[in-house]
Amino acid sequence: MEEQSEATGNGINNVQSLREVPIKSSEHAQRNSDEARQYDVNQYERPSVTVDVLMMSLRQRDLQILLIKRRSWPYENMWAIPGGFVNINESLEAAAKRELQEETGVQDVYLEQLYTFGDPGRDPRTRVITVVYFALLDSERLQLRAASDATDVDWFSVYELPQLAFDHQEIIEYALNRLRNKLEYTTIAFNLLPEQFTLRELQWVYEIILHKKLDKRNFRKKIVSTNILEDTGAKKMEGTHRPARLYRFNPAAEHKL
Amino acid sequence: MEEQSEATGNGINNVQSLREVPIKSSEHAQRNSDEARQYDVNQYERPSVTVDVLMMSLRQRDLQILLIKRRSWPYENMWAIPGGFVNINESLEAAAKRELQEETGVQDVYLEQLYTFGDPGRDPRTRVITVVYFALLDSERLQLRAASDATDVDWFSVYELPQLAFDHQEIIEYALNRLRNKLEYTTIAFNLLPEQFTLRELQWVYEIILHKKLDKRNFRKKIVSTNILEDTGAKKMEGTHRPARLYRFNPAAEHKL
DNA sequence: CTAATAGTGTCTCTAAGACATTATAGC
DNA sequence: GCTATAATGTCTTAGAGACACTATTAG
Repeated sequence: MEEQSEATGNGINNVQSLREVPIKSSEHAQRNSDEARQYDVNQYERPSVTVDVLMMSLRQRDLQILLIKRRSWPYENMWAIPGGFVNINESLEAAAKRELQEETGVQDVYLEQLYTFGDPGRDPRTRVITVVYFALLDSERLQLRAASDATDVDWFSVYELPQLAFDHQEIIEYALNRLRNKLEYTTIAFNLLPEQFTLRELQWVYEIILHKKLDKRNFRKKIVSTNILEDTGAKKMEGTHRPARLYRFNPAAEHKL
Repeated sequence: MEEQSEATGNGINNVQSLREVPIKSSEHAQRNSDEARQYDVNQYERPSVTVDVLMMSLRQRDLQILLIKRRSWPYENMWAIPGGFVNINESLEAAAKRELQEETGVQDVYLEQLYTFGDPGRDPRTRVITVVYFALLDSERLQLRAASDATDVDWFSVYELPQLAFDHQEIIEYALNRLRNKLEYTTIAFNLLPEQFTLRELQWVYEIILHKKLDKRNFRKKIVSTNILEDTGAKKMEGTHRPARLYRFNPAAEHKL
């Protein structure tokens, strides 16, 4: 919808690499259209392409994202969305999965392409076009490797972000919008919960992301009416009160909210 | 160990470092992780980046798109979505507008980034990542330069497409989905109509894109209730029947459907 | 006066939202 | 029996969809 500018940034390449860009003769033939002729690839510099991955999870009853601290110019000491170059034989999604694996060690999580940010000048070093993905991680699996001792990688509440490098603030806002919209008409929320969960926990997901309180009875009525939940029969006992039923998401009932 | 290299080294930083890798010796020393070595930008080929623009318009009471005929390998003689390389100092949106201008001569039309397609192998010549935009053109303005004598540029119904090059079939399906969805909750449809139009014409836009008949009374009731239309006072007389009121879109009333 | 399309209102059904009480556990 | 949270139903209102007749023009 709206055009945003680019983002990611992480660093990128240097001038040197630009000069070194190899030219494949096969590309010679490349033309995507008549116009392509005008832009013979051999005489053009190529932008760098990176994939950034916004990893989101519910932690401490808050919507948090993983950021890394930059250690050098530009935006030294500011926080940034993790990302890296796309390998020449790697799909964009594969690059995103690689990032995810490197940062969190998790696999098989929800991953969606968000938007491509490519304004010239978003990175002062060189032209970088970034394809941004976002991932939804359930906090339970994440716990496993929660304790990173790295001081330059950390989780932040989307509601209390530090100063961000490049146009990463804008990217996060864009992602939050996407997430909020999809929450309303898809079953995306379940990706933030472990396999079994209570209705209260599900409601928290919605409340935290939409950033507003929801009515308990209306919420449950709506969710139950869709038949996307399966009662596991188990209950979650915690605290000094009535235990809550544990449910499981039933993807078979691919019902749209 | 592993933990450390993943969380710290690889992850982020090194990703970052990748981007920065080259040149600053200080950084070099700082991050010398395995990954950094692997992704030293200097030894990596860069993908080509193109912007393709799917130009859509209502013509002959049909939803049509502009395609160009390829004249050489690969996909010789097949039809493709127009596109071209992104100039090194040009934003993605600017590149899309340039394409649009080159192909149709129109400016100031609705333009939206659709998705980025980048699977290796989608183009047999080299790695090409394409950022796809779609544009909505109102047929009236388009008439002006409707008569292109180029035999390799033509409009096609999205419902009767020729054989398409690359993954362009998939791209068109993706765009059609996006358009259909947005039709329901935005005022995007007005971009396909000239400044003044009748309610029947507006209904055609919906019917053609959604590919189904709508109820006349319900449709009008809904549109009118949003207050996004302004009666121009003028009427459109054509044929031997009661003339229809001409309306104009009132963007001030940014009402969501 | 005929042909062709514009324009209009009611009823039903479903979904969203407001709202308060009882149930069950630990201690 | 006290505290804390789980679980549950009704009413009102708004919007979606089904549905048929009158109005206005050219010829």
